[in-house]
Amino acid sequence: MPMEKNFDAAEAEARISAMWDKAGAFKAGANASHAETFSIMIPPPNVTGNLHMGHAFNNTLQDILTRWHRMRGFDTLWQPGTDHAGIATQMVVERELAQAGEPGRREMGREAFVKRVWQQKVKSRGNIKGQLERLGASCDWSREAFTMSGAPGAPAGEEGNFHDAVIKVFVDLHTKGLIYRGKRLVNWDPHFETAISDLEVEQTEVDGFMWHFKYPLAGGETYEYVEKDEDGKVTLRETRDYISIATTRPETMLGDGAVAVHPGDARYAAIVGMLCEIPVGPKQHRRLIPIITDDYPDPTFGSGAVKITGAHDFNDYGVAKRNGIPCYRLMDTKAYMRDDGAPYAEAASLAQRIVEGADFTEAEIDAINLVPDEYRGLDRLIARKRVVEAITAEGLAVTYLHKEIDAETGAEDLSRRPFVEAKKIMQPFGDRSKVVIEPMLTDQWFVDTAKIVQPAIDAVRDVRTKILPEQHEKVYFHWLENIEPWCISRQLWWGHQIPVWYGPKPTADGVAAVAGGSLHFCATTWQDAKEKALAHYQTIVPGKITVSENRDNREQPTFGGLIRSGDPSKPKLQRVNVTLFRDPDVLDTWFSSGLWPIGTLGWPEQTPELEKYFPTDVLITGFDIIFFWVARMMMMQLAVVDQVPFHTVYVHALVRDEKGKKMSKSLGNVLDPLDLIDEFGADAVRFTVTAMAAMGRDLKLSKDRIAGYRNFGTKLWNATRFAEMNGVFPVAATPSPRPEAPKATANKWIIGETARAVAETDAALAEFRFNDAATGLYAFVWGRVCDWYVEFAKPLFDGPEAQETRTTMAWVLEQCFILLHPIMPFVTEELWQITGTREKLLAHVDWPDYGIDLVDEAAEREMRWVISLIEEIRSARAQMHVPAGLQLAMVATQFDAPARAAWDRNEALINRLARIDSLIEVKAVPKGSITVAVEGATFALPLAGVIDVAEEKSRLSKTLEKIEKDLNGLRSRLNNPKFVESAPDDVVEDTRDKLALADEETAKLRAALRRLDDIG
RNA sequence: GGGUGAUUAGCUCAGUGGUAGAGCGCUUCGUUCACAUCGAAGAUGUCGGGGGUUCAAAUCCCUCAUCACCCACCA
Repeated sequence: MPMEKNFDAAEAEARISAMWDKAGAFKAGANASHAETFSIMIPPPNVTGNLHMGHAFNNTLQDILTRWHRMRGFDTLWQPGTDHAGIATQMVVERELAQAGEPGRREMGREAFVKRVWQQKVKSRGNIKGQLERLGASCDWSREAFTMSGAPGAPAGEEGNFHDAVIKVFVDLHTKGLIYRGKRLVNWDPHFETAISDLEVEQTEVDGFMWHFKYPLAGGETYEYVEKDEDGKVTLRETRDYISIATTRPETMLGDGAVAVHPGDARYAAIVGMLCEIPVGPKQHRRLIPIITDDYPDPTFGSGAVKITGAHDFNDYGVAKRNGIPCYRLMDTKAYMRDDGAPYAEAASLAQRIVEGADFTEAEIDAINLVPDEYRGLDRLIARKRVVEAITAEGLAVTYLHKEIDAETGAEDLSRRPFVEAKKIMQPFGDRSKVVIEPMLTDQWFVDTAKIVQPAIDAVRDVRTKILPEQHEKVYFHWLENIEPWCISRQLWWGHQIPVWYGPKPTADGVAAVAGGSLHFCATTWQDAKEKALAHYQTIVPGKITVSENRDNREQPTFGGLIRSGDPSKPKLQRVNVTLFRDPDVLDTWFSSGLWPIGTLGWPEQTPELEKYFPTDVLITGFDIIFFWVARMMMMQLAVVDQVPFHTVYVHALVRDEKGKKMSKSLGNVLDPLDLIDEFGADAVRFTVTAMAAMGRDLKLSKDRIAGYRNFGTKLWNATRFAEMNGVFPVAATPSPRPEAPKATANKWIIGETARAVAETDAALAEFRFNDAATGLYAFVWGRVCDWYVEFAKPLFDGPEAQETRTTMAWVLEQCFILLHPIMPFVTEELWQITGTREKLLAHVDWPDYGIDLVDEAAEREMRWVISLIEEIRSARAQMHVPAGLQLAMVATQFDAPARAAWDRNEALINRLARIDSLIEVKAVPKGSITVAVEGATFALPLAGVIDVAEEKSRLSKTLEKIEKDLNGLRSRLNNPKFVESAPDDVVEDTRDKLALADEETAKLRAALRRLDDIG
């Protein structure tokens, strides 16, 4: 059956995908012919997600490497899977609940909600897979992994032990003291009501204000305030009874614990140690706070004095910690001003006692609510506005003199106005919620990254892991060398629940039921936690504690028993019941995806796959998750199994729209890869991103470019169709054997060109130069095979070398299918299948390795000569407006032996492609002819009466001019003794050759011009 | 404030020391049998500015300009 005129991608891709799938073509180890392995882990897409262009790009590159290695006989694994993506998924499900008008998360309760998210996950499980299959990704789907597989509550079909791996790592790191719980200032997302890590915060510049307020000195004290300029000249001297403070967040003044100045700041030296009053809140309860010194304040900025609100600012927190200043939490989990019913007056007096030196525990300080009644329950921003209004009304805002001249009377009016600066401020936003992040003092779990970071740094320094392009190594090092503790607890429901159980701490006089539990037991199961707790309690209160099941929740065991308490001399037995409860928080998603390389291979079990495919070879990922994911995988794999997770990290850039804008839903410039695949076919989309994948550069995607590469597929299709029409296909043997000792130069030449293409493709892929591989193959297939070899074959098919030409063409085209297959798997597989009865899938055909022995240099030289002759004739004809269809007779006026031999061997080719019908040798150039000069020969096309002499003259002059320009350059270089002396020999040689050639040509052109003068 | 990258044909971009390339677009010509999603021919660049190193610079160094991104606590 003759081939269709075009490849029908829409029809064929699904069929081919199904064929690969049915054959199990991509299973780990499929087509392995030697023991060497190649493994690559997909960066797991979010389970709720859709494939976007970044995924299409990323997965195309992974697929190219995977297919290439599989064809080369490696034991290959491309591990697919998805990430549970805690915040993102919880957000999606909550939004869907809201849209459907169903009860929200909190109304549903945790168990029901998590069940609902699992349903969502199962529903969308096929989504990502289907999208990747449409792209042609050759993942081993039988091994599909999920970062929460095997977690409690997982439905049937979601078995697996990823959860076990995560829990085990948490427990192990905790046991080693690498994970700890602490009350620290963290980034708090008021929308999701959870802590997030530093990396999940985006700093954005917004318009804000800086207010300047007066904090009056306690007891009406005054001091001499002196300001000097750079030269030490006094610019201001006044008596003040206050200290001036600048702030962008007046609402946090309610939680101030101190005012800090720089120790070297002479302006304030006299008042350091004194108390000042926070100028807000009920007058009778105004709080006094100390003026302290710390290196943090910058004397040249603002007034040089900084209010210290340890619970709501990262810098202030540091100052507070260093100086023993209490941190008062002012807001609730939604970032509204605390409204808990506790009386303000009492809180203010407690705070005052702390200033006076009273000792309070952190928990006690945390319980103090210093928000006055009128601000309670307000949004941060509203509270800010009210505070500013109140202070201003009271006259405690710093003011400046404003001069106004009355237009009518000309009277000067001097008034004081509040000093408020409009200011660009960097404000933190949640990367998911997009709401303003509030620093909050909460209890969280942290990984002590400082203790596990060094191996991750060393591994890249020692090149056990190579990061490409190299510029990213610097970024990697910089981040790791300045690493902060990693907050891994999230107050969410969708995720791995933290394997820690809390229990109250028994004291000598019984059990102190401390809120939150003051003892914690970290264990992989509640049973283990129970044992640990029991053992611990028994040490403290020997022999008196027993354990009993908790009827309400067996996973929260209750301990009961008689405890000796009271005065040891008169002991009293007291009955107590203690219930262990599990930490409700879940782990940061990246904690589990950080274990992706080993987790997907079955760790902690020592599976054969773990043995074989770990460490993996390559990780291909975007630069945006180097910190989130790459660095953490490095740290965690090294900490857990003491090996690097991958040998090479290839970091690719961003896919942007054609204007260079980042694709985003809000801009509406998102190109959906599936739409593009529908329109142009997967191969075209793949080839496009591959051709644009220059290392480290963003790529701007335009449809024109994709259409161009779609045409490339069509071109290959039609070259094959031509071959088929000429009896080249179908072939009997598969793959087609390489023709032995062909006679036609064109056949020898294309075999060499093919060998070069193989070598270049291999070299490019080995160095991750995907764009070079793609553009090199494009140039080979279109520029050499289609443009020239197919054209050469036409006359050869009518000649004595017809059979060897068929053999050669079958071989060459099959090599094209093979070489292009990693980039364009569908069209090549289809061509492979329809051009013969194939035993193997193209996806499993052996990748060639010919070396350059197949290159026949003489044939190469000869074909270059033939091609340049044809081009010269065509060019001359076109410029002289010779009708394209007109067959011409040609004369040779000069013809050396090698040129003559080349002509003789390729006469049929040249005649056909240049539309020449005869060649005779003459001594004299016929009148009215155009000249064609090539190496070793000069030809003329007699066109008396047809050509315009003036036009031919100008054509020749133009050509001559160009060559002479080159010639001069070459000559001056060779005339420079230093050049001949210093330049490498081959460069000098090359230059000499070029000069000789140019000399020859100019001579011929000059001669031709002279002849035109004669007749003209 | 620190860091990284970019600046090459009308557009989008390749090009790590030997006198500039591709795709798209543009101009002219061409449908007899692989392909009009095509073919043939053609035009277009002091490689951001300035300086330096070198026999030789788009390429290496310095500097300036513009743009982009990343990191960072200036109240």
